[in-house]
Amino acid sequence: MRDELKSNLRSLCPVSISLEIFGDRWSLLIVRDLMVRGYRTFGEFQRSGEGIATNVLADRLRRLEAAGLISAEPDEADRRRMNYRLTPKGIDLAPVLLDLLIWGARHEETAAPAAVIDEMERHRDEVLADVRRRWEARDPTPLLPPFDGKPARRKKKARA
Amino acid sequence: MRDELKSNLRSLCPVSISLEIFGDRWSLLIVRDLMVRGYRTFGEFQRSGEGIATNVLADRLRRLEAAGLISAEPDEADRRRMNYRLTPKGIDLAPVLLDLLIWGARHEETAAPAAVIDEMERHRDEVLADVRRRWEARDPTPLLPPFDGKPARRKKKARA
DNA sequence: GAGTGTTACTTGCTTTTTGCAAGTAACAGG
DNA sequence: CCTGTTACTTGCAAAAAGCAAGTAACACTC
Repeated sequence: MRDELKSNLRSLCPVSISLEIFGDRWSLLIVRDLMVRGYRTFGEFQRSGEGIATNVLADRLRRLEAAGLISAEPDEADRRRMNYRLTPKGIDLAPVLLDLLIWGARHEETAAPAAVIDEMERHRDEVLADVRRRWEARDPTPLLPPFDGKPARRKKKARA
Repeated sequence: MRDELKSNLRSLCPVSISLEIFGDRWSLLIVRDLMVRGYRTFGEFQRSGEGIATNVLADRLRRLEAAGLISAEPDEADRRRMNYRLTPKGIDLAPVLLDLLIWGARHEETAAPAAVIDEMERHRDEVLADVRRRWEARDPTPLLPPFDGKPARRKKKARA
């Protein structure tokens, strides 16, 4: 972490510091896309279902790179395209993501089938090892089908 | 989760839904205080080191309660005081918190001694079982010493 | 039981962050 | 060259966060 950030630290508690880096609604979704969906480009993140604004996406990519969680390099074949990738520090977030996935699936109504979650919970270590293997191999095949099924269209407020 | 929130969901991905509930800089710090420090009151959260503003704290407590992660009831002995407590849904966040702790301690400069973290990582299941046992027993003894040591005093920007 | 201190908030205001719509520079493909 | 893509930026409005002060309800002391 750079000095600029360091000087603004709230405390030295690891949880607090972690949250200062990716404690927002979007950062971990980008990490999720990189980790389990095999996404790598700006456009893919943008179209990944939750509807992040392009300026916020650009900002998050900058921050994640500054914090050393992702790396960015221009595509060899197509020079317009940037390829983002998790760093070792970034892939180490796999346990956090997995726990988040399990918690959400257990306690909220989601599109994740209970059977799949049970399976992942039972074989936690294998799942994590698999995630890491895929990352090392640069395997872009999605690990999980996107649990999307975006609901109709959210509105600010239901009209009277 | 209540209908109001439900209607604003970005997607049905469990990770996304989890982040909508506690994906911000403060919510999980409150959970941490409840889970490992044995804090229960507004004042304790407020003084817990990171300097949350009172209006934001009040808001987060409301949201966490609305989401079913914590419960609130007035203290028997002192009727001014509210006692907050994790619900079963809230204590189920223990794995997330633990992974966050481990990640932060591994990858950032924190006040957590490496030896303690190694120990926790090695005995992950025991630590989680212990957390749950303490929660069930309503044991308010801190599980960990606050990894605080708040750095001097953060400034907006270093002056010229 | 009057006075003082606590506790858990709220209120009002400023600053920062987010969200949204549009625009643009660099490149690719035909 | 012309058109479409990709990865952004810009400008502005709305929402959220931060800050300082205030307050209602209770507790504690004398």
